[in-house]
Order: sequence, then structure tokens, then C-alpha cells
Amino acid sequence: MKIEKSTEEKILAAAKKVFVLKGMSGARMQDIADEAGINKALLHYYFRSKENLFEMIFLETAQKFFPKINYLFESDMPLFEKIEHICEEYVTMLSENPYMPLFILNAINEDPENFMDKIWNTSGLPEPHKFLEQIEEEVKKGTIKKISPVHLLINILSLCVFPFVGKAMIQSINGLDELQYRNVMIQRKKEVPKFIIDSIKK
Amino acid sequence: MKIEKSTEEKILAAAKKVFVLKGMSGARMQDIADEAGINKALLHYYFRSKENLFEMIFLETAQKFFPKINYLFESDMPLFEKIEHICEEYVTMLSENPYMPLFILNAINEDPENFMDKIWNTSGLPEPHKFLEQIEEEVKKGTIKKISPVHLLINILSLCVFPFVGKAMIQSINGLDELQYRNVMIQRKKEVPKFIIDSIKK
DNA sequence: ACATTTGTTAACCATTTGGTTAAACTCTAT
DNA sequence: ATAGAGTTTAACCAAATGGTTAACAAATGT
Repeated sequence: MKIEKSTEEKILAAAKKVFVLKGMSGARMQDIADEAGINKALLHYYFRSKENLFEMIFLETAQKFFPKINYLFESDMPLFEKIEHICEEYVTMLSENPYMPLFILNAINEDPENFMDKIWNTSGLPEPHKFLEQIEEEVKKGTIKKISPVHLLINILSLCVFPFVGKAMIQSINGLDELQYRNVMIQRKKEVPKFIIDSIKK
Repeated sequence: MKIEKSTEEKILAAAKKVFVLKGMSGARMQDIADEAGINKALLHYYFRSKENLFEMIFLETAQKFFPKINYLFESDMPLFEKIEHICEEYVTMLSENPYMPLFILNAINEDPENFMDKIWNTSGLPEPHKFLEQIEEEVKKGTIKKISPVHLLINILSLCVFPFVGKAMIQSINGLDELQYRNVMIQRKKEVPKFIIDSIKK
């Protein structure tokens, strides 16, 4: 009944775990091999180098994250509904992969051009125009308060993503154990869009 | 007229630059020595080990960041004024050290207990109670909308800090060059508190 | 002037680390 | 059975890396 994972899958899973936890330079090939329960040479048999393996993991991971940003830009729901959907989806996805954002942001930070290019190439260029214009329009129509579209976009991302990047710090400051933290994140699925909409609605 | 920096200062400055840019495991002792223009052995003469040097830098850096959080909790301005002050100070300070937050969050993430303990020991335990209670009170008085204090605190931190953690990503998504990015951050000194207050005021 | 402490360096060392090799094992097609 | 391809391993290698040593230079006190 138990389906054996192929060696390649075992490696990818192990590499993801180790890279996400320790970053590119902190991760050791031996750690990954151990985690996967295989010989170190096999890593190089399947993936030529550490750099290569890292890139695989990075792209696979980033492709979960970024398409949702594009979706945010491109879908054409009404604004409030769109904000609600996106926040909920984002926080849900990040709750399941709490260490993902810090991992991705570090990778981007290490070599912004390289990694951003790779993201755009594999998951499509982001088109913020549409979203920014939609906000601009709502402002003109007078449906929402006057607000700079760029700032609103940054605010949405900040409120969704930061609690995961700063997980350890937030837990420590508020004295939250793992379970309490997780509960707070569940609440945020509703709290964040409410907070945003409260701020911009008239 | 030019005052020579002492070797120790040169090392600390160089170490900060390298560590903040590459993180603990990415930084090389040789890089730090080169950056400081001295021999590698001197690093070990002044600071026993890499770990030691890293901790020095981390603490010095963290002590710029965390006292302001405590201040947020402890000062007793009226709520809106407090929020305005803090956001402005925070964003100003981070604008001058844009790579600081990612560095600190990574260090904490690597060993949460160790580093948080050291922060509390060197810059005083944070007392969120007061701030959380103040919010609770304003809610009861009916001055502001009903909102969970913990979420409001997380929101404030998110809106102030994330734009720096995600600098590279935000620049890339919005197509901002260095100057434009810096301008957006200047705007945020007013935009962020406005956004928050708009959300909670009745 | 000289002895002692403090600061600095080049050369060195042990370990770690990413990567390679050659042999062995497994599986499948003939 | 067996040839051959694909898979896996132990042993190995070269480079990088944190750290040490011993000698030398600069300052400091007497």
C-alpha cells in the first residue's frame, strides 16, 4: 500500500527541507543526503551541483508563491472581493509553508537580477498595471478613499507575508507557542482583509 | 584632521557590512579581513571566533532596532499620536539601514531562543501588555473600532518592516530604481500611520 | 637605552565541503 | 543466463575555510 518515493523525489524533498531551513550557504550537501537517506554522490548524479539543486528548489518554491501575485493583478473581481480572496489564499498557503517567504526573500536578496529574471521567465511577468489602475479608478469614482496604488499594494503584501518572515520574533514578543501562533494566523485570514478594507472604504 | 579609526572599529565596521550582506554562514572571515584591510589573524586576536564576532554585530545591530519596540509599548502618548511617532521613527531608521531587518530576522530564525534571550538581556524585556491594554481600552471607550490588539501590533510591525525585508522583490515588481524606492519609503512615513489610523478610527 | 607589553603579519594546520571516480549492484531486454 | 543500461555506494580529492603559531614591529613604561 505504501508507494515508494523515487530517489529523485526523495532528494528534492530533503533538499527543500534543508535549504529552506538553512539557506543556500548554510545548507550542507551531506545534510541533504542524510535527510534523504542516500549517498552524497547520488545528489551529484541527479543534480549536477549544489547551485543547480538550489535553483531547482527555489524555482519550484517560488512558483507556488508568485503566480498568486499575478492572479491578484489580473483577475477582474470587484476590488474588495479581490482583496478578500487574495489575503485568504495567501495566508492559507503561507500557513502551510511558514518558512517559505524568508527562504525566497533571501534567495532574491542574494542575487536579485538572476532570481527575479528566473521567476518572470517561469511564471510569467507580473502585470501590476491592471491592479494599480483598478485602484486608481475606484479612487476617482469615489468608491474608496484617496490612496496611492503602489502603497496599497505594498501594504497588502506586507500584512500577508511579514507575519511569516518574522514568525520567531512575533512569537517571542507576544509569547505565543506554536499552536497559538497558528491560531492567530488563521484569524488573520479574515482580520487582514477587514483591516485593509476598513482603511480604504468610505 | 582625519581621525584614524582604531583597528577594532575597522573590524566591526567591515564585519557588519559583510555579515549583513551575506549572513552568518555566507560570510567569510577572509572577506571581513579584506574589507577591513587587515590580516585575518587579527580578527581572531580581537574577537576569538567567527561566532563571537557575529554575535557582537548582531547585538549591536539589534539594539538599534528593539528598544524602539519597547518604546512603542511603554510611552504613554495617546494612541494615534503614538502610532504616528513610531511609524515615522521606524521607517526613518530602517531607511538608513535597509538590510538590517533581513539580517536580524535571519539571525533570530537560525536560533530563536538564543538570540531572543540575548536581546531581552541587553535591551530589556518587552512589555507589550501596556500597549495591548491601551488598545483594549480605546476599543471599550469606543474611540476606535473593535480590533484585536495582537493583530494591530502585528499589522504595525508588518507595514513598517516588510518593505525593507522585501526590498528587492518590491523594487522588481513595481519596477522601482534605487531612487524611486527611497522616495516611496519616505512617503511611507506618513502613508503608513494614515493607513492604520484610517482603518481603526470611527 | 632597554625590557615588556601590545599589535600585526606570513606561513601553517586541521577540518570541512563540494565534487569525482571506479567499482558494484539492480533491473530489464534479449 | 547474460549483456548493457541505469542506479548506488565507499573511497578519494582538491579547494576552501576557520583557526593557530611563531616571529616581527610598534608602542609603552622604567
